[in-house]
Amino acid sequence: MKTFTTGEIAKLCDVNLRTVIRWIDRGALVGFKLPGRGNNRVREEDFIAFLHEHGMPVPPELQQEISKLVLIVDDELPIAKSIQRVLKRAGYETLIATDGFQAGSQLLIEKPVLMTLDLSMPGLDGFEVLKYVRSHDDISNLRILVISALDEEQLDKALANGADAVLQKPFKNEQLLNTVQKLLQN
Amino acid sequence: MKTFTTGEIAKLCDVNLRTVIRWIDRGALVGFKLPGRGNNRVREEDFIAFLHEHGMPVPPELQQEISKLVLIVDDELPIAKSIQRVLKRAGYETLIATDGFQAGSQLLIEKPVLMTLDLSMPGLDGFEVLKYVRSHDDISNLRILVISALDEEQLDKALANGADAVLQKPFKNEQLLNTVQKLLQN
DNA sequence: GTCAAATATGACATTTGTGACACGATATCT
DNA sequence: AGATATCGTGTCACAAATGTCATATTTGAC
Repeated sequence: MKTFTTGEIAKLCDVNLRTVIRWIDRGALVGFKLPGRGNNRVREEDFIAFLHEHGMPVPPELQQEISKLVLIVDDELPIAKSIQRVLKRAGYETLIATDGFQAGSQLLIEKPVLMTLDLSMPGLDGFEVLKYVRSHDDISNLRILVISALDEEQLDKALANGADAVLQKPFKNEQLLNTVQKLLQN
Repeated sequence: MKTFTTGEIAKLCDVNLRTVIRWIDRGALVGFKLPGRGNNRVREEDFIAFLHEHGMPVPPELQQEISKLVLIVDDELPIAKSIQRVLKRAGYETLIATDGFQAGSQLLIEKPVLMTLDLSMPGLDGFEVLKYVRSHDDISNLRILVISALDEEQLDKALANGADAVLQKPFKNEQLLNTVQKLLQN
């Protein structure tokens, strides 16, 4: 759990240390005290919340770095690997999940920015995954690229259920890369 | 009885090791010394009491699970519901996952204390789930009760792979409840 | 046993909390 | 408008707490 001292916050906010202490005493900034003389510590999340609440600029070193991690969900490992190759070559970090359990857990642990999702996996209803992701706030900003050999009707249904893009198998590497890049350029 | 070294506490409090030793010397934090050179150890309860006493945040990994949440993983909804009925009647909170994705995500979001796991689910290798849970520190204290209609050999393999208990189908409600209670009584 | 990693210790450097006071901005009153 | 209070912030000095570093010793893993 990362914490900040008053001095660090003072520097980050370009303000006097004395002032930071007053913020904490006044309750504007949430912190806690060490046992000794009562030196203050502020948890990172509380500090960031404070910055946002007051419309203050967030120092770049505190912005959580935007990962380029892509989670590839496909039960056919060869296909997953081929997707991985294309994306890796383009500079993306990648991760493969070959079953639903892996997909679900990796999604929450690794927090990828994009997931490629095979619609027809054994024991896993892709539409349920879409619904699930879209209804959970903490991951709902995940981009989802549905990849499937199913007909257009199913792909349209995927789009209607929250997929950000679809790609029909078979596809060219170039198509894949283009789609991914388009999805990630906000 | 779990104890902490000064280094561990230093990390948990985001403070210097030297400072932790001073807290102990000063008596602010209750600890005891090993015979050798007097290396310090702090009992978990003393540490938590210390944190509370000084209004310091308690790291999430130390908050004792007060929840009695049980995650029921089974693709056959009727079976899952029947398990749910038994456990609910006994006062447990319950949650059902009918596919691997749900299981994986619920596991990390809801942090149940116990999971009942059907070994033979389509598209999900139960042994992989066991391995996965046991190799991830943040959830490795999860109790896993494997429920399956497979033969004893498979059940033994499950135990060897990290299951805390197994139950062969069909089973009586009483057996289920006994096993769950035994797993959760410490 | 052997060896790497963690820990205690002292001396010293740095940071922090506190009180008192000054300064500027804003609001309030006459 | 002008005078005056009020509030937030900056400055300074000092004492106390915390951090740093090097080194010897202990733990713990293999």
